[in-house]
Amino acid sequence: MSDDKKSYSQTLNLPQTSFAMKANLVQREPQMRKDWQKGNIYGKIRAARKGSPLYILHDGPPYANGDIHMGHVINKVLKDFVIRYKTMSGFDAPYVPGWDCHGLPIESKVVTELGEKIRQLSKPEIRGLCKKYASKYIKLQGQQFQQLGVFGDFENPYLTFKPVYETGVLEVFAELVGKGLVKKQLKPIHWSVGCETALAEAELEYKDVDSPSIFVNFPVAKDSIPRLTELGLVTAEQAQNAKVCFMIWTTTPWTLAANLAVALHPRLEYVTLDYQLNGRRFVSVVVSDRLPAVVAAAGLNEGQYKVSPNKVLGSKLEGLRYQHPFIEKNPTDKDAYKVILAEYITTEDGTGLVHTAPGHGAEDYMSGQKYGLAIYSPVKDDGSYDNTVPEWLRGKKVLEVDKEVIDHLTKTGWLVKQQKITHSYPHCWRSKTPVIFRATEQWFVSVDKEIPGLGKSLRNLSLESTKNVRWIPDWGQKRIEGMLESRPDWCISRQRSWGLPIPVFVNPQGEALLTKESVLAVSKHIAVKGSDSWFTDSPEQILGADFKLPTGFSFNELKKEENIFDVWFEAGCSWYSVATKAGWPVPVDLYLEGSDQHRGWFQLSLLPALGAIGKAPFKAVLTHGFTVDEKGMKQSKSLGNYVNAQDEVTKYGADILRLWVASVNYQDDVRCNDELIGKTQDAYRKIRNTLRYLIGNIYDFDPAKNAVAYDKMFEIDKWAMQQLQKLIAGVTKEFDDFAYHRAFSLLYNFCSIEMSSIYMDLLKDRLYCDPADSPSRRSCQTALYKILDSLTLLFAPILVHTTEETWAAIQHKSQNVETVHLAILPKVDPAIDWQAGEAKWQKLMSLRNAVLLALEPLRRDKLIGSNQESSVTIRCGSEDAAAIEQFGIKNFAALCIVSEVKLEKAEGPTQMIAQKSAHQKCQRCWNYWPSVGCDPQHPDVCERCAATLKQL
RNA sequence: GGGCUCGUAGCUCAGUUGGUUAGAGCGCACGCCUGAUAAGCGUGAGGUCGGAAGUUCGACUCUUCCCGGGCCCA
Repeated sequence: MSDDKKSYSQTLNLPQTSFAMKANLVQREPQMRKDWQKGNIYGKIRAARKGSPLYILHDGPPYANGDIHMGHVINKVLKDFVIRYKTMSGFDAPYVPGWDCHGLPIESKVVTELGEKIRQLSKPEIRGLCKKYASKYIKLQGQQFQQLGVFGDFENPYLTFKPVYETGVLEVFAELVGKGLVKKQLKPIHWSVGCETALAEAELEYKDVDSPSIFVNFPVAKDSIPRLTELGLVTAEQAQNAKVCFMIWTTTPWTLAANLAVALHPRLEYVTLDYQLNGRRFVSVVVSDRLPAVVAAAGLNEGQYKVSPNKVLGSKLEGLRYQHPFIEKNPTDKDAYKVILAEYITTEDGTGLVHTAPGHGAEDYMSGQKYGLAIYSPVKDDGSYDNTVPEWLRGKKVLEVDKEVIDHLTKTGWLVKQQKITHSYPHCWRSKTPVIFRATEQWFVSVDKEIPGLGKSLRNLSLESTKNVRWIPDWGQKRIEGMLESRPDWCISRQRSWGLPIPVFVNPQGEALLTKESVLAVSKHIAVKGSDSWFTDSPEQILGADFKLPTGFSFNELKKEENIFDVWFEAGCSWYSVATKAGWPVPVDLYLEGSDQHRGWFQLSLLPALGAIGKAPFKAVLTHGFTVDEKGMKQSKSLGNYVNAQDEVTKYGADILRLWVASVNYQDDVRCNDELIGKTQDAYRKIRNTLRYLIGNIYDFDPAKNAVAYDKMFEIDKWAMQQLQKLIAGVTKEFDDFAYHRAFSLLYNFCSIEMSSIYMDLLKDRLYCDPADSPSRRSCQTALYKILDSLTLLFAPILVHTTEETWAAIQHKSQNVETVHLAILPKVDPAIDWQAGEAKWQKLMSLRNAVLLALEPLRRDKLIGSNQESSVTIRCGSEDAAAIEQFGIKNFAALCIVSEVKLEKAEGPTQMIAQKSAHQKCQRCWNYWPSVGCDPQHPDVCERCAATLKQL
């Protein structure tokens, strides 16, 4: 008998497919990518979309250094979503990946690896090694990006060291030069005395050293004392009988020679301290909070000093003047020696009055800029004073004069106290000597200079332009505007080897040759010979013998400067070097990077573009957050919460990572660890099994021959079609909004709820048991086919490998294309009004839920196992009854997968009365139907099955 | 320290202009099925919406402060 039962399964239309349940992504994906490469699928996509409207996502170049990390994964996968969605929406959306190849990290790495050998190498030789290093990582990262399933022109990426790119940068630069936006100015930088070279932050090593720590009185200028009296800090008696001073504190006595100002905090309170020192009476201004420390430093005991009763905000003292303790007039700044205000002053140490030398400190420099002070730096390359300082300091090494300065101050009586302090001080990584901060000449792009003919500065233009850009999320606008409002002039010069040279020539008088024409002439030369030629060729060769030199310049006296561009300037010209040169319209449609790029690439692309063409380079800017660990904390290798991207790809496969990227809201920081990524596999399996069911159940369905018209479909099949339209509409909208996690939710919920839990479950009876070619089976197969087709296409931008596999498994494809990635996304069928029936369906589905709930007690009591074993009586009012009757009571039973539903009209709340069916079980379809046994030829099956069996 | 920003169940996400007992899927627990089977179905337990004040008849939604993250500066 059990054999008989089993034998019926041979009479069913069970699913048939070779589409495996187990994905085996790690094995399968690489083969698929090889096939794509062999078939030149990316090239075919480009060819197929040629002539269609362009959509340009311009790639921001990652740095060509190291393996890719999870941040790259998010970035590149999101870009790929955009490109693929636009491509499948019919746009011509090329993707040209790029790399940022120049710059310090690579040069440092190469220099470190070389060690002492570097002394024997020329600049072009070092640059050659840097290029080799960068090229290695371009190749590696390119492979890793493609391993994520990213499509793009990886054969022809844009590289910032390619001559064609470099000439683009120079052409943009020429425009800025032509508009007078490029200027030379002093700026303090870290300077290695040992190596006589500029150092970047990354080249500094901090070591603890002992430094002198001195408190010094700066006498207040006579004219300024009345103001202090007026403020109640100094009495008339004190003004008469004591030396009124500003007391400063410093750990670098040698920089006092370059002092130009004393900085106070605008919102801290200042007092005066009246005391005797070496027989002289002083009244010194200090910050109130540091009074105890100052009193202690001066060695004063209780009763030996007096404090002013009044306290005064620093802001009240702005502009007061003092005398330098050992310089009468500053040689470069006649307006020096005054009180300025600065926010960075703290009460951690010192006196709350900060000695300010704009030529010798970063903060000092900024204050200097703000107050129009000179950038005075009387120190030569070898670390010795120049001739502008007092005679007793001239020619001396600044790092060796602390004692002399202190002695001098002691002698003149301005020194309050000398101590030793141990603190961390920067040293040169190569010579291991302490570095100094020293102003040198640098090239700048002016942000506030009016552009001729426009009456506006780059800052004005940039702030206007942000309003016409779409920022995603919208607060990106506020963020970048805040940065643009406060940014200083852009220092574009670096004293390194690995980069694009700033094409400046100088004559023996030190005058610079930098004109639009000269830059363009250099650009032409570099286009042919590459930027190495700057170091090897003569000015005449570079400019061309026919170049018309301005008066005062001659080829045989011309020297080349050896500054290179800030790498941000190079990357900031990519809209021109890449987009414009490719013939794409600028502004391009989209820039898409991490939110750190508001300060970086977005801002530094905006400025050159506005300067050169007066337009922003982008129409829209989308940013994503950073990857953090499962607790939301920053990832770092040392903390052990670092997720290795390559490990994840090789462990789970690219489609899992892509699905994970699609599932999270990238606008916030993205939590990420192996476990969280691993959980995505659950969703993947659900999706894959949904596709597998769909494929397996249309094995004998040819839409051209077997499709049923929508009007003729079963109601529940229409429901499925309506749900599909809703899905298409929703997913399309979310894709349009770059809201991939919402699209993912819609798709995933569609698979789990509408499909798996409702439709695919209830369909089994019809699909398996009805005659293969029956209208009922063809009706639902029509829906299944359409759903499979649409799901495959909608998932294609995300699950690039899996959908290709699905597409291959579909016998009769809806579109005649070689790969799913050449197909067009489905659109909502205007003939299907998916909104009209929503209320009706909501009612039916909630009744279904009530039925399912009512079955649970029976199941718990072991009266039934499957739903089919039950019969449900629905006692309800006319409204519910009408809904069910209109749908068809048998259809409703099928919707709940119960064998029988009966209606009893009654007032009051709807009741579900479930019981075990009184009928026999059909051995073929497992329904408990009254008709079981009605056919003598097939006594153990129902009427439908008996009829079906006879057709076989 | 400053600018921008985030904080809803174990996880990933929804929560329209402030309005009835805060939702979904997954996970988990329990049960069912064994003709999608290393699948499928059902039921259930999980949240003082980061915290505290305030505005309001009413706040996850508005205001202020605090706590904890992130990015960029200093």
